[in-house]
Amino acid sequence: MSLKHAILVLLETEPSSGYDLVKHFKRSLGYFWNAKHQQVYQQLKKLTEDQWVTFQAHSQTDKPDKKVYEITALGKKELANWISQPVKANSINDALLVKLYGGHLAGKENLENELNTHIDIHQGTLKNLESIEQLYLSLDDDKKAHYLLPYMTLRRGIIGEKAWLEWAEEVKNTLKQADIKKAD
Amino acid sequence: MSLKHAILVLLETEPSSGYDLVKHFKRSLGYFWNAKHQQVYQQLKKLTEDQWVTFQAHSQTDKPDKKVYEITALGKKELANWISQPVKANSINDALLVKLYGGHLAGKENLENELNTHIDIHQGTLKNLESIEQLYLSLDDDKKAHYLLPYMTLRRGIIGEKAWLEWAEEVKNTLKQADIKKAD
DNA sequence: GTACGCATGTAAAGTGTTACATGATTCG
DNA sequence: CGAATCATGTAACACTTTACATGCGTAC
Repeated sequence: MSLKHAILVLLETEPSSGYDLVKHFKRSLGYFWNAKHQQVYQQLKKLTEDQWVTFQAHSQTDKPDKKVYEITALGKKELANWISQPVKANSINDALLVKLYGGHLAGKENLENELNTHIDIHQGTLKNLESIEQLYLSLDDDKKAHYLLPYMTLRRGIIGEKAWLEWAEEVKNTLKQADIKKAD
Repeated sequence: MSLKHAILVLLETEPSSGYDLVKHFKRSLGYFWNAKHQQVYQQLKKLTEDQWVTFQAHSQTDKPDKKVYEITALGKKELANWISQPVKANSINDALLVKLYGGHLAGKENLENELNTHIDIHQGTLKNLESIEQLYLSLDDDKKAHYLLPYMTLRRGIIGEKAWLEWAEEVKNTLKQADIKKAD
């Protein structure tokens, strides 16, 4: 329902190429909205058809040519409209939890290994987010005010990751003491 | 990648109709894997084609007839295989955060209203999860051991919702003091 | 010389949502 | 009399992932 709108939000701040957008998704926005490069290019095509964005081709000599997209008046209208509507509560689809739920089929060791792998990933993400937070906190007050809302989304990431890791520790300790028989 | 496998996990425990599965998704599993009834029926059709499940029609007089699905040997093999593979880390797509990120377009009041709506929803979910936890904790030790892994997934929900609410309070307080101008 | 960054895309398959469709029974 | 529960599905559309595809420049 809204990679299109996520792209519009980014383009509203500054015109960008598809590649720039992908980078942006990988960094800031990507912590709460994932998109592969293919999908970004697909949606840019559709956004162009909708006339919510336009682009200008920039030819470059030392690098590949690129298309720089910017939001149109129609796009701004659509974005304002989307922003004024309530968004639906987020729905979660977490395969790791399905696996844990059916963990008696996996066996204790398999579960523990898998959990450890995910703990590493989440710890890495948390460190990364915390280093971005340090950058934010070192800004002067003007800039801090300017980036306040994106910072709030960063806080969501940090609080969320900490909670995830807290939960994972609980599961690890529980598994240690538990007797999980591998069924069938 | 895996509504099919979530269904197999449920069918591995007991044969069920599509309707039963939907109920199951709405209750326990649904807190970390969402599925509408249409999708469950679609996937049951595909699972049948794959020969991972079979069904028997049960005609009932006072209620509509139903099809009771059960997992096949082939399905069990597939499930065991899926469970032994590592799952990918979960990717988040959260429209509320996109909106907050672009919140200067929405205006402070709009953001606050939206946040309050979501706080209500998350508080409701948390209460619900905590009441299920109370049920679990009142079981005798045998049953507790039996439902240990599903309980761990419930804990994920509880810890996750608490963290969400903690974050939301932080955002509320921050917004209260902040000066968000509605741009354009 | 190989890996990484820059830069763009198409095609097909898989997954999920929305709209449409039916119809009986039970509880308040 | 209306709403909820039981019970199943089709069709169209929207969104996401995976695989395939190209090619130059720069740094190690």
